[in-house]
Amino acid sequence: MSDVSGRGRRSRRVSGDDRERLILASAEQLLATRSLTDISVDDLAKGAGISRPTFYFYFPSKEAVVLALLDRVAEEARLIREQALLDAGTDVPELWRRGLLSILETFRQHRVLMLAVAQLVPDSDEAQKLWGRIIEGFVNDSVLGIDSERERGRALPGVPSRDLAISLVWMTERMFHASLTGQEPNLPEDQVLEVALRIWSRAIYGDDSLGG
Amino acid sequence: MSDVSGRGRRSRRVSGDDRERLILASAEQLLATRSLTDISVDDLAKGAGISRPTFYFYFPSKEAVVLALLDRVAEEARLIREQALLDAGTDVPELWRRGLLSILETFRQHRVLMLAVAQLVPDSDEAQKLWGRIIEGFVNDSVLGIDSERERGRALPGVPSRDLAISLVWMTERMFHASLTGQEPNLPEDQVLEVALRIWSRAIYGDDSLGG
DNA sequence: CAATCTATCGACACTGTGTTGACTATGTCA
DNA sequence: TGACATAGTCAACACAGTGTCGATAGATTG
Repeated sequence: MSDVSGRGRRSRRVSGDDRERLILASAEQLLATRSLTDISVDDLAKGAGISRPTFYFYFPSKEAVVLALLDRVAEEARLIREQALLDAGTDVPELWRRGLLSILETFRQHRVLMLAVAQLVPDSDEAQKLWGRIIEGFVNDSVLGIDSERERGRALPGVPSRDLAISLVWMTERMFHASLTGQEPNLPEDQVLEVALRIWSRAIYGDDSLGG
Repeated sequence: MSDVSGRGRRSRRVSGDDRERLILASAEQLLATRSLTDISVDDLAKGAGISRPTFYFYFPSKEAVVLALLDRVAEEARLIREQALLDAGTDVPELWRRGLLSILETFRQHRVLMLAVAQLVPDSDEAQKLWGRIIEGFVNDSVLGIDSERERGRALPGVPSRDLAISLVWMTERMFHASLTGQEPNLPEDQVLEVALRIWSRAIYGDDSLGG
């Protein structure tokens, strides 16, 4: 994943890195209280105990702050996901379930950040690219899973695995997003994983072998 | 669908309705050249040959203009969709195909509007609601189709039909959106319909009966 | 022909962004 | 030690955009 820590500041010693962390923490706190649009650079600066111009010494915009936050979460999520897949061992249905669950958990734990990112994506090329890279990561994992199941003769052939994976991952992103933000129509938070998994199952295997 | 023509203005006779149409037309034209964020109320006003304060006589914000545009397109799309389903007759696979195709065509024909709406949705409750109502319309149609195929014993039972429909419709929205805006990862525009249809088929029937 | 209503806009108040230039610490090395 | 660079800071400025108020012109109607 890209190194965002250098986004928009000159290299520096220590006390400035602390400031940077303070800004990020302040941003997280503020996002818990209101939407990104309603947070001004001044709010961010005040929250970190500095003036607005000083903020610009550390980040080029509030957007960059959110992207730095997202970068951090994406890396953390990658590790959690890796662990989840290791824990599942060789039980294939469990692999799929844990894969999806780890995505859902990341969404859940960083609900407000996800909301802010969703606000950014349509307006910012950089946000769009970063989000795309994260989605791409899920797609690649899924492609590996599909291909391996096809080789074993368990999964249906027909749709190119990457096309299938792209579709299913976007579906999952939207379903989770709608559930967690309350965007109608949506599925209740406690059912969304089961339904998603069922559709993954049918799309890949043609049946409900991933649980039902 | 809701009557948006009264959004934010006092009732009035004729010449003002023309102005309103001029503003809408101006908005459509401007959206073809740059994103909603880069269009100011002043641009909109100038485009319709009026001053900025006069704009506010007709619409409370540029957001309201986009929503009025969307409302119009949604109604038009509903009719096209209805016709498409009539044309399909009783050929069930053709019904599904034409249903999805009419959505794709609407996206295609109003690409720039869809882009503007996507920008609005995360920031505006009203936009979120209207978009939700449009999606809901597709979901309801799909539920009818799924239930009727289940009654005939052709479609797989198991997942509640509304849950299935919500998931598939959101998937389709995201796939089309990614394709038409170039958001990566995506499927090429000329393949996205076939792949979507294949997944609908597997999710509803467990096989590729909708084409392969 | 006065009263009323639609339509219009100049001018204002406000909020937020991003930049400039000056100032202060702090550490470096000649 | 003292000149020098450099990190860090912010008051003040210049903008761009939003939304509102009050005055006014033209049409309509009783």
